[in-house]
Amino acid sequence: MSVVTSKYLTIYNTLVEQIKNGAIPPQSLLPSEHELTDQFQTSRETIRKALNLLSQNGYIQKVRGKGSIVIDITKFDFPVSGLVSFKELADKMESKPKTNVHELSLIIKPDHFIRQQLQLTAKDQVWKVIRTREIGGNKIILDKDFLNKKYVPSLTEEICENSIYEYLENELNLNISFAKKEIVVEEPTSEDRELLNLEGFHNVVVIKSYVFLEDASLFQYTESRHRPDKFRFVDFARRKH
Amino acid sequence: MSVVTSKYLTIYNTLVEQIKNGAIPPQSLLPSEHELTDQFQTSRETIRKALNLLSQNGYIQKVRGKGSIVIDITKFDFPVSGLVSFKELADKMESKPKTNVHELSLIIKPDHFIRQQLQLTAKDQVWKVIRTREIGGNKIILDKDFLNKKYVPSLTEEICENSIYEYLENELNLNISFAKKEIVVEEPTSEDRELLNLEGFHNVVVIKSYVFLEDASLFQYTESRHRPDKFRFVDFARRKH
DNA sequence: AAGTGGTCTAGACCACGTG
DNA sequence: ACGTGGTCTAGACCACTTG
Repeated sequence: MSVVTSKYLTIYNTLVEQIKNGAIPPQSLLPSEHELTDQFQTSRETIRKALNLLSQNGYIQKVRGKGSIVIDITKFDFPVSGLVSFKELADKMESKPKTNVHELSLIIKPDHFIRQQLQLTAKDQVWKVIRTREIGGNKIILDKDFLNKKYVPSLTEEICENSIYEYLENELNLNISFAKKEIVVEEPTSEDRELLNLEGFHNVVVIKSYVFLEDASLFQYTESRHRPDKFRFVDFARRKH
Repeated sequence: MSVVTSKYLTIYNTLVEQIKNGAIPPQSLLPSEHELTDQFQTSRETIRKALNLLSQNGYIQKVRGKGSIVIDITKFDFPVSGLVSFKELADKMESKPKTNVHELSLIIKPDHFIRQQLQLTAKDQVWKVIRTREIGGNKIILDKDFLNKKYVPSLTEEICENSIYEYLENELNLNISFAKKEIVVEEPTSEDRELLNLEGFHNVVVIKSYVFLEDASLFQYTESRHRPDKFRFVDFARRKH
């Protein structure tokens, strides 16, 4: 946890700030890479690292022979990319979020589905956590988590009521590095109907996540089942050429 | 359109091939950057460009002080990232896809919603295209496209029946460079009920896309409205640290 | 201590767009 | 012809992991 950061990241953050506050207006060109090299007293490759980050995150569009065009982000009220999280939802609705733990158990013999999803060996045991997320008195998300016990020796109801991730990262020093997600729409199960306030909705949006640790080992499978009216996903896709 | 490609891309493609066919097995370490520098007779920065691409596309996980771990992709039958396209859907169902053009019109005075979505000036005109996509006799996708006429002088029903994108790229030399997408679930409109075979489904998945050209100008807004059972989206998210 | 990836440099040549 | 971004090089030092 150091405060120091790399040179290209500080340049990136500086430019993001200037784009966000309008100092560099939309549709205009950024200074050329050569000029930025002078401005920031650094090498061109370092500038290019910063600009590539800007491009990947949707702030600029690089055009060969022309320059880097600032994309008009003001027209988009939504975040750059990703699932709109439970916390953001709660903030927007100005309501205190609440988490209910319905089940916390250690599965000694996981069934075929879970064994397959988590790529388990015969003797691996699995934590099963079932929680609902509540906003404004409505249970709108059902989270079903399955965690390989190999990486998580113990788990309590209190941890589940707060944030499992914080516990993993701060207490166990497990670092989540990436996840693969699949989004589909399904019919509600009887479990969905029982635990969620579906209020007449006939579908749920299901986000299936496979979560990996820093060493690329798969340790968690999660199904996050959302009431469809509270679901929103944002994607930013650069075209492959 | 040259066949030549950059050195780091050929290295990337070589490594992807070796990972896919198992020559470099999952969970194993890639040769170190130094070794790869020798193998491919190039500089380390070039190797690193190739490895960064592998990392971004979910093939490896780089760990400082340790090496690059090959991620087990065989366990995922789904593509690396993105919306599962109409064409892929049709292929999977072994069915001929069909496109029906329901409306093709030039809007002289766009309404407020479209003016806002496309950031139009007072005199901009807009092409409106409404199409359905049909697989196995079922109309499962309703596409509503709005294109700024400034960039697309003419448009015919025949073009819309095939691919508008191919027309734009091959005939008009317009290059689509990136898109921002938003995914939400909505109640079907009367238009959805009329044009799609909803078969009792009570929701539609709506993908709202803002499509930009190479020079970062916004030229198209599209709503792609899917029957929920035929919708699937895959995301690969590297964790920001 | 040795090996790994992360950052950074100061050059070089090339491909592309504009005047 | 000139300026732009795209690629590539041969070094250097640092931070981290492992023996």
